[in-house]
Amino acid sequence: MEKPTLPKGTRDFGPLVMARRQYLFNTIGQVFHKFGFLPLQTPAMENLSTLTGKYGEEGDQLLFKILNSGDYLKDVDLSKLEARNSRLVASEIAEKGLRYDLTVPFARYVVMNRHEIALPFKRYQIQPVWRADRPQKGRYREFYQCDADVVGTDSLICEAEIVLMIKEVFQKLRLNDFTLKINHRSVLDGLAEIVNAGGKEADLYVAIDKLDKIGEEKVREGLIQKGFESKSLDALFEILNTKGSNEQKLNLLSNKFQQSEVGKKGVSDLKETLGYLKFLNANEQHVEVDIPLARGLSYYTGCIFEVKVNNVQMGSVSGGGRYDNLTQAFGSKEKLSGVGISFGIDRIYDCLDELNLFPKETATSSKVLVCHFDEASLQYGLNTLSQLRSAGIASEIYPDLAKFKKQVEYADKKKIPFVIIIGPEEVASGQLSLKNLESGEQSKQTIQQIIQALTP
RNA sequence: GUGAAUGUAGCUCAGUUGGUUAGAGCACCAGAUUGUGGUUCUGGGGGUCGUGGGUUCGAACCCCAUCUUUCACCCCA
Repeated sequence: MEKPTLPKGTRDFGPLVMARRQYLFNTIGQVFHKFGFLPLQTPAMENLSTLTGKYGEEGDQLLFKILNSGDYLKDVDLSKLEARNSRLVASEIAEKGLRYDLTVPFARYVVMNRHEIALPFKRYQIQPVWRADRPQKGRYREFYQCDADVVGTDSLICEAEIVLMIKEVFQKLRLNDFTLKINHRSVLDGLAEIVNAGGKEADLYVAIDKLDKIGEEKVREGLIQKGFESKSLDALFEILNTKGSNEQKLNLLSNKFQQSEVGKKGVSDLKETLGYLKFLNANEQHVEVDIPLARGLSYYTGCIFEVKVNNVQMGSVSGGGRYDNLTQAFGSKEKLSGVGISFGIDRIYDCLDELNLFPKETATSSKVLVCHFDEASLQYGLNTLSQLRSAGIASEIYPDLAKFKKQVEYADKKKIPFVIIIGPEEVASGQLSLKNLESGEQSKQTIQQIIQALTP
């Protein structure tokens, strides 16, 4: 008999972990709801045609594909099989795949249900996604995303509200040391004009995104290798290395972008977004304009966000941005702009765990265990149990006739704070023994008194 | 996809230059204690040393392959 194992990069979530994960899901879901977002769920699997081509070449390779049912090799072109090129064969034997993120299925949903959706449409979605990546710290093959997106409006109020939601979620989780980085694709495009990127924008963005991680020297090296001129890079790094307040950075950018229409647009969008924060009675605490911030997903076109928890060795815990043409990829004639945010709950979990920030209460189970000594008191206990539950008290009974010691040990292990002890004495008098396992206190009370004592 | 490390009891780990029957702590079970848990004491169960092959008189230890987990790169939450 082989020992069972889990597929690489997947995990079970036991009761303790689940209690904590629920706490995260609930916290995030409540914030989304408060900002007017309503829940949506979509299938774990999508047609492969829905998924491919949306995440760039790299993303396509990370898609989990699902083998067709039945004799899936039967009709495959023999020449393709003989070529032994799995890519050629893949499209013929797999027409479904596991979702890679929640944004693309959302866009698909919007296009399919356009007739009954009131714009702007705000939805949130908390579901697992799958990536055929190689697992490492903070990276799993199955993980949950908590997304909130709004489509059908260009208003930058949405961007400002995303900033507010991020701030509120982390505040509620008592994760106070974080940085919400914000940038704009048009700012990056402006930079590309300055260095004459001409077609190599993607290389440029990927390279400068790593600035704070590997330093200016390495980034320069990388860019020169990609064919950028060393001279043009000086102007670039002068901008990228700007320190100071958000206002100072944005002013410098407007200065540098006097010749760049697209650059100006990026700066004004960022200014407007930050301006809305004031009207919403919020401030720029934790918010940092981060000029090198690029983010990988190729579909972003406007503001982009990323959240980093400070003093923890962990990639970004949240990210998002505005996309202009996602629904166009599904044949929508109308141009629907959208903006969204995604919280990576598995990473947030790891951060909270590392920083010891989970509230203690997330561990509790039943409030009380009914213990007994013989057949008669067990039977009596069942009636007691039913009364406790009618009163809304989470309770359980030890289901076997067992030594009292064993029953209390069970309560102890499950961190059940109270036991009710029922023996012949209690059955006769109706005065049950209630014991507080934490303090050791014990007293005789009627069931009504106990219910009153245990009702919060 | 590229590169590296790791794997011994349920968990954390010892295990000498290759040499008798592979150990400890914690956890688990039982008893001390037949109506009182957490503490203590006593005893007990539990290992194909990741898997498969090879070298050797002899392998947990050396070699090869494979899988797992972890870390870095690429990319990403």
